[in-house]
Order: sequence, then structure tokens, then C-alpha cells
Amino acid sequence: MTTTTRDKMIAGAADLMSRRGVNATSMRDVVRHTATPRGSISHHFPDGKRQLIAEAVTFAGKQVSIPLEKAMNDRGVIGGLKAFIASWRRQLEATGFEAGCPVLAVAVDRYVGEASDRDDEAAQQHLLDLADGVFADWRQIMRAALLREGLTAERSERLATLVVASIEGTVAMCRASRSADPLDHVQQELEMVLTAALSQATR
Amino acid sequence: MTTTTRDKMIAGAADLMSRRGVNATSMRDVVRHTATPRGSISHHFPDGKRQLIAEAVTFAGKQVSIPLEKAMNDRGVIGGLKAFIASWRRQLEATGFEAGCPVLAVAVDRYVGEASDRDDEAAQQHLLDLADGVFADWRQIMRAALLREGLTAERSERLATLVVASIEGTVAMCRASRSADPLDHVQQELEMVLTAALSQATR
DNA sequence: CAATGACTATGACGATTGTCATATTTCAGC
DNA sequence: GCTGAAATATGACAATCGTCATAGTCATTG
Repeated sequence: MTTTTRDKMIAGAADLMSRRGVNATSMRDVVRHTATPRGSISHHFPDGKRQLIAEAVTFAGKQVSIPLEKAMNDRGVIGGLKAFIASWRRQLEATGFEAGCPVLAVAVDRYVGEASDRDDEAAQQHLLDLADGVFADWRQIMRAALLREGLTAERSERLATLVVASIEGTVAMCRASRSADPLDHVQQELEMVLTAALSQATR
Repeated sequence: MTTTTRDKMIAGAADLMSRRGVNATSMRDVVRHTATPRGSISHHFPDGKRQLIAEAVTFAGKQVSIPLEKAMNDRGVIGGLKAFIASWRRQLEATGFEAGCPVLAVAVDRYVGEASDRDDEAAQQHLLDLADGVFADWRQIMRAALLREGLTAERSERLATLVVASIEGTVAMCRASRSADPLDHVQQELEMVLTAALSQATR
């Protein structure tokens, strides 16, 4: 596969970003971590680090949204929620609570590029828009599943926002406390909220 | 006041961290932003940037927890929640959705210090512990208020975790989307969850 | 075989970083 | 007013950053 090097760089960047944040992940770290050639970075990503970050964000977004959508279709809203949370728990525990969410990292961390881009607000907003798009994507999957179960559009939107936001926050809290306890607590409460909303809708 | 310079540096660091993240905030930025003398930084913070970050985290933690605890005591759980969310909304809108939560920034962003500390895991954990302590502090205030209203210890702990985690995640999402809509949605749902839990407890 | 293109290797560049050493200033307390 | 400590100013240091230029390798074509 000719795109192996490029893909490894993107996946490695997403992984490092989820562990350290955007600015703490240097391109030299990426090539070290993925055992890829350093000279290829400007070849595969002519727009530099900003492009690599952007591709890492959309990559991480799809990596979550694709199985999430499948789980929602196969197992319903509650099953999809369980699968969503389980995947985050797996990532946290597999990395010793080192890796969080790379999309959240972009949403929190402001990328400080080369001197010419220091005040380039447009380029900055582009990364934020990408992160926002990923969140909106996840939210939309949740929202559609809730709609299918008979909830109103407004309620579905609100609950989807609550689910995505609370899980993102919880993952960060788990990383800080090196414990999955917050995830357990949030999972229980979210399941109660959704089951209550669903039973209320079909009543 | 002799501590004015020091305090301005801490507050400025917290502000910049909430806007850009930890690593995108340089000490030169802090002194530029706060109009404080650069030479004083090693005087007031002999342990360097790591100490400044640590003090900024605990400062930001108290800045939230003190009014939060007061609101919880004065206006009850729901009123306290409203005040909690309102303060975040104020900060987001006052800065044009630039400033998020500096504590979350520390929880997501890994500080990359000088070469001698690159592999110093202990010093790294210290900052994470501090962020975790702030989250635990906020959670504890919420938890105590719920306990006072008659909820069980387990339920109070779970709901407190949900509230803090979801709001942290929501603030980051608002920053990404440059909109307070997620905060509106989460606020409505959290209020419904808490009122339902309270009425269930006193029944 | 030649050659054309994609890909890799390596070193250098200016800029910025955190830190430190060394003045210089400020200002209580005597 | 003098003195000594606290605070501030300034410049330099090594290290690292993202980027780029140049040269080398390699495979797939004609």
C-alpha cells in the first residue's frame, strides 16, 4: 500500500495528540513514534503541521462515528450509548489513562504555528471548525437515533448534546484521575436519563 | 500590595491557558499580556513554568468553587447549577468564545518542560493531580448539596460527576462552535435530571 | 535500458522556547 | 541617609520547533 506511510503519520499524530495535546506533539515526535521517514512529511502534507492536525481530527472523528452509527442501528439507542462509552473506556484503560480524545485536544488547545501564522485567525478557526464538525457529527448520530425512537426534534437535539458533551468531559476527567470511575457514574446516569426519555416518548 | 505582580501573572497565565492551552502559553506571552516584568518571573516562581501553571490551576479552581459553594448554600441545588452555568456562559460570551476552562486545558494538554523534564513522569503527574483535585473539589460541592436534599451518597456522587463533566465538555464544545447553544441544551437537560432526582428523593 | 515521477534521507535556517546570570532599581527598617 | 533584601531589567544560553532545499533511492513505465 502506497499510502501506508501517510496513514501511519495521521494515526500517529492523532494518538500523540490524544496523549499530549496539539502543541506538545511535534512533527519530529510523530515520525519517531510511527517510525516513518521525516523527509516524507512535507511531501505528504505540503501545508505542514496544520494539515496533519486537520487530517488527524477527521480521521479520529470517523474512527468513532462509523462504529457508533453501526451500534446505534444494530442495538438501539441504549446499546449504542453503551458501545460509545465502552470504546472510550477501552482506550483509556489500554493506554493506562494516557490517551484521551484528540478532537477535544484541538477544541481546547490552540495551535501556534510558524511566525507568519501567529496572528492568522482564519487558519486557526479552520481547526476549530473541524473539531466542531466532528462533535456535530457524533451528535447527529445520537440525535437521529433518538428521533427514530419517537422523541421530539428539540429533545433529541438536547439529549444528544448532553451525551456527547458529558462523555467528552468525563474522558478528560478520567485522564486526570487515572481512573474509570467517572465514566461508570456518567454511564449509569445517562442510561437512566435516556431510558426515562424513551419510555416517556412511547407512552 | 506587594503580591500584585505575582497575582497578575497567575491570573494572566490562567486566562491565556484557557484561551490557548498550556503549551501555547509561553512565559513571554504571560508577561506581555499582563504588563509585568519578565525578570520577576524566576523570582516569584523559582520552579519555573510548571509552578506558574500549578498556581494558575488552583487559582482558577478557587475562582469557580468559592462562588459556586455560596450559590449552592444560598439558592439550593438548582439555583447553584444555574449560577454555575451562568458563570461559564458569561466567560464564553465576554471573550467571544475564546476562553474555555484552564483546568480542562491542563487535563488535556501535557506540559512539555525543559529537556531535563522531558521524561520526568512524576512532575507531569503533579499537574494532572492538581487538575483532578480541582474537578474533585467542584464535584464535592455539588455532591454535598445533593446530599443535603436527601439523595443517597451514591446517587449524589454520580449526579455531581455528570454535572461537572458535562459542563466541562459543553464549554469546550461551545468554544469550538463559537456558540452558546450547547450550553443552553445541556442546562435544560441537567435541570430536568436534577429536579426529577430531587422530587424522587423527598417523595 | 533509460527516464520519469513519487518517495525518502539529511542537514540547515530562523524563530521561539524556558532558564539563568548579572546588573539595576526600589524601598522598608534602623 | 544608609543598608540590605526584595523586586525588576536585560541579555545570553542551549535546546527545540516547523519548514525548506538539496540530494539520494526506488519502482513503474516507455
